[in-house]
Amino acid sequence: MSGTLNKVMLIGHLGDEVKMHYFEGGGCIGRFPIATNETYTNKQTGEKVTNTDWHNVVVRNKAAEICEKYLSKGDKVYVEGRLKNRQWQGEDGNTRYTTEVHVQDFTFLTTKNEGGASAQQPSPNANVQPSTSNTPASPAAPVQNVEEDDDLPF
Amino acid sequence: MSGTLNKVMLIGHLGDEVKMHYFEGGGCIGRFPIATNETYTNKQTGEKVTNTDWHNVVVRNKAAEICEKYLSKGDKVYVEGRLKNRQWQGEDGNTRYTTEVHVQDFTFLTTKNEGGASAQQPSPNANVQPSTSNTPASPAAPVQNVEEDDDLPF
Amino acid sequence: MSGTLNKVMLIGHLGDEVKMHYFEGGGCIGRFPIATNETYTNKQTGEKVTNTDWHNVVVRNKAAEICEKYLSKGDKVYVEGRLKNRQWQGEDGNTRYTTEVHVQDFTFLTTKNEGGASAQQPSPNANVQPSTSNTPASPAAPVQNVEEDDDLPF
Amino acid sequence: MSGTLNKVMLIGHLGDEVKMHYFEGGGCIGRFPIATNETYTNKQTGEKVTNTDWHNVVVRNKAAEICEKYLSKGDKVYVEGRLKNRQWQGEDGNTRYTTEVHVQDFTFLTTKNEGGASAQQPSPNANVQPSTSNTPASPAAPVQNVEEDDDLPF
DNA sequence: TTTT
DNA sequence: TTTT
Repeated sequence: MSGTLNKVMLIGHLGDEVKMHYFEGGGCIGRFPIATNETYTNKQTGEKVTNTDWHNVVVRNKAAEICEKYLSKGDKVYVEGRLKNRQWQGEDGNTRYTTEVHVQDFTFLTTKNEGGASAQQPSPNANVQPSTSNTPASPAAPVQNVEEDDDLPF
Repeated sequence: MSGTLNKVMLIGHLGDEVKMHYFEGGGCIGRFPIATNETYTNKQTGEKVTNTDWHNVVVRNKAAEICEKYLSKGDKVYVEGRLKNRQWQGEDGNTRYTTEVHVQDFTFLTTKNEGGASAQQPSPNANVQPSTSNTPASPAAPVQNVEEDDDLPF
Repeated sequence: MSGTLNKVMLIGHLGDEVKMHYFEGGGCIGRFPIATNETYTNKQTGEKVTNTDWHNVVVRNKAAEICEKYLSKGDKVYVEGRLKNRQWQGEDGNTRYTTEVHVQDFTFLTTKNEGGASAQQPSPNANVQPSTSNTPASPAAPVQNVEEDDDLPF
Repeated sequence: MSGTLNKVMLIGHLGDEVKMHYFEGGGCIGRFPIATNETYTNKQTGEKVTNTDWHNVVVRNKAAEICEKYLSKGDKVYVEGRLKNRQWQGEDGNTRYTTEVHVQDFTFLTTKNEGGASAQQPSPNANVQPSTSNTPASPAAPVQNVEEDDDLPF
């Protein structure tokens, strides 16, 4: 049960390539950083300040594969998902915490001039028709709004 | 194709009961109005103004049934979806346009004291595990975040 | 008072130029349509369907001027605001209703190759520092996230 | 600069009281944790899993004071803001990172039976009329949607 | 037509 | 550390 809401929406640029991890069961996960900027003028000094925030984005399964295929460093994306706290053991034995954005939906905002003939096939929109995200169709397209279709236990 | 985003998020009160319509194919649709308020002080006159906006909310299939079961006039909900323009013929033969919010996700914010013994069974969260929304499970629970699982052609 | 939420977020393309209206008091309003697309595959026929929704976007005052200056037909924008129902009298004397998106925040997603030397001056981000939106500064820049700073009584 | 978006929206319960910190300049900051829940059924085992995510919420100045006054442990709130990474030195000398949600807007979702006679005075809605957030008015009311009006350099 |  |  719940009655709660946990939603993040980002538009930003990839700070690095999508790093994939594959699991035995067939699942996979992709990770990449997104930068967002905020600019304001310091009231005291009058100088303009630009601040960059980095977000750890996590995508799974089919969505991860699509991201890996169509996104690279510097690209602009819209990403929607939920905040998740992950804890891990530091080398010093202490517990560390990382906040990640687990993607539920995304849209590419950079138009890539795909070398191949791939770009003509539009994408399924998983929000509208989640069931199609289980079909083998159109992994080759510059897909948007593809929602995660599986839920690995991690 | 896309690269676009169409998202609405509302927290408000139902102005009326959920009206259901059932289709031959087995699908159904529920409609209800949600009111949101905005209050501000008129700068010229200094008087406080309250403004109410009414939103035509549309839910489908399983989600519609859950809404009908657990929501009634006056209840508070969080609703997330997309804006959709529907055109219809007025009695005078002119085309009219209505903007609707087609629900993709929702959460009840009013705790209903359910008369029966129904409320103990927690709900599937369709955002996390959309596939479960096809199971027969737990239509009896005060469900939240149930996403539409079907897409009727209207 | 309230406890309600009324939020719309759109990424889409302008279907027309920004139309400005100026008021005696010095205020102004800009209007433009934004198109969002949804693509899905009809389950029965297997054919791909693309649906376009048009949204009536309304911006005020400084934000309107910035939009007029930097946006034109075909440009892509992110727009955030609230849904507002406006009623007006049709030529037949009947009351008509229009739903508008009243902008509170926006970001340009198309990079315009501005003819002039204007683009180097970053924009105030009204969310972060609303007070700066009252300064005369930088109307010449490809501004983003500029929030409305005035509230005309209509 | 920008063309980016950094937005978080949460509905959840406070896990603790609002902790205030006051600065010499007259500014202040409030911090509190919000819990959001996600429930899903593990596909392999069929067991229902509930997951809680904790979010570090940060509010400033007038908004902080209002939160402190009207929110307490267990209360439900809607909170909207931006993700911010803060780094700090651990006791071991290593740099640690914390992700915070810096609030821009909020709405109380728990109705508090205020002991006193304070609750009749409606709140300014800073989204609609940010300028009023600089007035001395109505800190005593169960205020919602109050946006930050100052920007301390930290 | 809701709510505070 | 919250809530149902």
